Amino acid sequence: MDLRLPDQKVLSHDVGVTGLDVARAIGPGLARAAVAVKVNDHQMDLARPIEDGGDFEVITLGSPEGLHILRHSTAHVMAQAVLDLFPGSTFAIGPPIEDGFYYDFEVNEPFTPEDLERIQQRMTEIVAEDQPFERVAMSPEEALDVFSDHKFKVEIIENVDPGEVSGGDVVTAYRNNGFIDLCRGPHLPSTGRIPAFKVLRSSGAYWRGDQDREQLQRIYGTAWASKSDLDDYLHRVEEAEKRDHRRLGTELDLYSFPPQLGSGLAVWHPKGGMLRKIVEDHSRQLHERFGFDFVFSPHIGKEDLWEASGHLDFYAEHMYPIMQYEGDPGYRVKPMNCPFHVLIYQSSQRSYRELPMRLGELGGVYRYEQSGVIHGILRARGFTQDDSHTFCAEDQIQDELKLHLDFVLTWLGDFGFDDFEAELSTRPEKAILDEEHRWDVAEKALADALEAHDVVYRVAPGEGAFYGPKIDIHIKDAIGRRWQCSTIQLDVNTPRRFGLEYIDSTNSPEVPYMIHCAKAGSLERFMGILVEHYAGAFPMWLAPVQVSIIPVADRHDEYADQVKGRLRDLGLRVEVDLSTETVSDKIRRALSQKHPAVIVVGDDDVENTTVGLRLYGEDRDTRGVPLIEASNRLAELAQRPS
RNA sequence: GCCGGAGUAGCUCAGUGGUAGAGCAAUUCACUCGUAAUGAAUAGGCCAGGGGUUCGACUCCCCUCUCCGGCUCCA
Repeated sequence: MDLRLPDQKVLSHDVGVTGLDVARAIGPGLARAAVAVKVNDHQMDLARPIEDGGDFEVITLGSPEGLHILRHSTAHVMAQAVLDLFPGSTFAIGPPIEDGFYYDFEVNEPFTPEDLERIQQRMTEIVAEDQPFERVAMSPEEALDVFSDHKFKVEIIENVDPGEVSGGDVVTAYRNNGFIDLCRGPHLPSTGRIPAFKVLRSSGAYWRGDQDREQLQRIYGTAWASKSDLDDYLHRVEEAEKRDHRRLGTELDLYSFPPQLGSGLAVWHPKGGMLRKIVEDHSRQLHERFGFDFVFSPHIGKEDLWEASGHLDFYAEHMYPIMQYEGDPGYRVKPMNCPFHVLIYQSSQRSYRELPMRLGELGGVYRYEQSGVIHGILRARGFTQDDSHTFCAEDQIQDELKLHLDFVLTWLGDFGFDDFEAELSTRPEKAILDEEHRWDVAEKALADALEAHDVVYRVAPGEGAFYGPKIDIHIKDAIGRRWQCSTIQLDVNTPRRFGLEYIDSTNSPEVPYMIHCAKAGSLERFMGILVEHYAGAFPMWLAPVQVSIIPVADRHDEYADQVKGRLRDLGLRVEVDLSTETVSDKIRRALSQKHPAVIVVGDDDVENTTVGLRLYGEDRDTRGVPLIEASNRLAELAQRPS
């Protein structure tokens, strides 16, 4: 039997394909199975038969699909190790995920760090034993018998959809040595084909993701096609952790979280404050350009307002408690700005001629987030939304949504975010049913806007807000966690709820549509991700300090001050390092603060009115640059993107 | 909120029951220096907070707070 690769090159036993591999690959009902073929002496690949013929498709172990198989197999080995080491424990599910896999277990005691080392050790032994993975097909009844001691497996089998299983109502499992686990496969031919893996960490996780059900112990691990790939991955993670916005916030002196303030509450230091001012200025400038009006609203509002808005019904536990004097209606700190903007709309009778009415505000809001979810400034209890609410007529929705999406894309582009994920979330089950027509209009309009801007998006069915469908944009942080930032929500409910109306061209009242839009989302979250995105080395227009000037000796201080004056006149943010350290040391400090430009001035420069100029990322300076040329060049580099 | 881990100087971290340590940062002095750490000295601590065990607790136990990693949640 030969194995033929897609390029028709014939592989046979004499290049390392074993009889077992071939049998496993072509056995009846094994179309999904992978087999290993040795393509050359150095590379072990996977192949699987193309169903209707004798040809084989090669899956490189390092390819996405190969890694998926590898990690799935490693997850089985992990479960095997845990069941070996912790008798009486049982296991739930263990899928591959991005960069690794996890497996959930129910055990008597949560895993300790020492337990994880033992598990790693036991897995290493199982890999060394090179146990073959054997595919087993059985009926659901047989499966219930085989897995009778494992309640989560029983639950899975009982809920299995026969149509999902190849070959009809058959449950498949994979067995190696005495260990057997439900699995659709495919798997590696044997445990010995796992080149490199590592047990990473454990944590709690709810069975089926439901916090009312059992809390299991999840162990995360990773597996790679080679030891060096594993090392590279671990190195990447280590490097990414250095970009953590909490760490850089301290190192660059941007913000802090004083314990005296309370969890989830930050203070912004002068450098962070400058960054924030720049971001806010840019926000205001773009709002103005896109035709938004600025409004302002207070941080608190009467209890009644939050009852009218529906927030107290649905989200009271996320709102700070009532503040109340005796005989007083009581006030709440705002968790969002919408009701205030609605009140502005309501402040007078509106005509269709006033629409669309776009109201924007950088509104500080406070939400009592659960203690376990707070994460630096990415998930805080006090934050600022670059919020806006647009009121418009039905026939204006299309144009308005396109404008809002254009705004969002411009905003993201200006900050260098081109790697984001867009989602269109459609009506949830709890959607108000008598608004059927408005939901239809709204969902189509959002999709049309995305398509008009050629934005690739994913539909998230049922993920919309209770008041309307939405577009969300997620951006990844340094270690790949996704955070929701921009959002455009088409509200089909609130205007009716508040009795909003306008007089249309036929002199009859009509209910407007309302578009909620946040371009950054939370400014704090956005800036946190911005810090991670640039690893603190901001482009010049964003850098709190754009230029640091280093006099070689203190006799150059006066000239340094002249240079500073000239740069400041051009609008640049400049610092002179007057410390008595060596030039090298001052350079090091400027670079570790990631200042975009460093200017060194010494005797030659004083004499010739020049500077030494070094931009962040360059190894050396350019000496003797005429001051005028250097300052003009820096001013140009500091230009805003749009 | 749940599961686990952690909290020692501004920062990064040593310190396993017997007088609280280092490096960096800070301050002072000397050095006046041309591209990633000049030298010396000084100062800096309710060892997160509270309770307990003990002759004695940073260390062991309990509670609370905060942070970290996940889970759940995010109008």
